[in-house]
Amino acid sequence: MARFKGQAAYSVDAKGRVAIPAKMRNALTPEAQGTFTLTKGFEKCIYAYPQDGWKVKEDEYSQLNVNNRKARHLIRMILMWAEEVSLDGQGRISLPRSLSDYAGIGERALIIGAMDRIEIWDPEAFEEYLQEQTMDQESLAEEVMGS
Amino acid sequence: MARFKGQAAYSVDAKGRVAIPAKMRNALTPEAQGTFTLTKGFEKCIYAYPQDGWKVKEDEYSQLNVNNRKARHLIRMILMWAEEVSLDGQGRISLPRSLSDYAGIGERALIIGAMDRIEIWDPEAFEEYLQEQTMDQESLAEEVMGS
DNA sequence: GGAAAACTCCCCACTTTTCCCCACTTTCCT
DNA sequence: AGGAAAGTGGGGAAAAGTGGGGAGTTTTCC
Repeated sequence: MARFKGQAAYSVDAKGRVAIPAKMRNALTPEAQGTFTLTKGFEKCIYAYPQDGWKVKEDEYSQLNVNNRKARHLIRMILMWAEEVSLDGQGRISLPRSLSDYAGIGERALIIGAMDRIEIWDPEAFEEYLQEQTMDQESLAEEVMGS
Repeated sequence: MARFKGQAAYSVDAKGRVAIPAKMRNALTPEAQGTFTLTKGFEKCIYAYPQDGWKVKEDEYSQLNVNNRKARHLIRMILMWAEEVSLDGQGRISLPRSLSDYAGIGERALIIGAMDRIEIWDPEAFEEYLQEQTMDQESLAEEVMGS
């Protein structure tokens, strides 16, 4: 499965299209077939999962019990924002209005590789996000990963 | 089996027809033969199962114990509202009055992909539903899916 | 029992959106 | 410096969405 890293800012054209950095495109496995599933991020951004990675997520959700109220709600919340998009001949995807509105994306978008997914941020929203994070990288690593 | 995702609002015409989003139509397996079984949702909406998916549901219900009063009642409640509909040449289905009344659907309908089924909501009813749900997505995911 | 009303199921026609392709500019690499 | 790859912008064909007519069937009501 693809592992994404790096970051770059790209322009969003009048038709709502953004280029996916060539480095990340090249990291895609053939199984992804140049296709991503976009969803609302937990933060104010868009998550883009390559098709093969999304498949795994989806399989997890499909095992939830439909007779459980909370499970039904979770599935709705996740899937209603999910949208499948493919790279066009120029290596771009087009962002659905609903998602770019949610993420506050305007003329430019910041694209960040984050392991099994790509994140698409409004550059300013990302700045704000950084400000809010008070803990330094070292203590964070210790808290999250320290045994 | 088909996996549905995404959401879109469509108009309901004077004849009670709604378009099914092309993305969802394309997700249908040939086995579904462009046919859905509609039934009352657990929430104030209509559930639409593709024919092949409905078959599986039916099998589940048929395995319930007929000697159990509550099981008999559940089966009645589900089946009495079930109605089979097919896509017309323009990719639409027509909503039976009884179901659209139940869901409170008027001029417009919100169509949501939810895994093995499609849900059809009145846009305002869906808004109300969202208001009622207090838990945020992150804690919900943690509770339902475990760490 | 029969006429009127309602509902289905095909059509066809029009509008809007999407997507595919081509062309130009900029950046990167040797 | 020159060529190739990456990024940006826009035009046009095709598909999707919307609305309505009209034949045939069923339901309703007197």
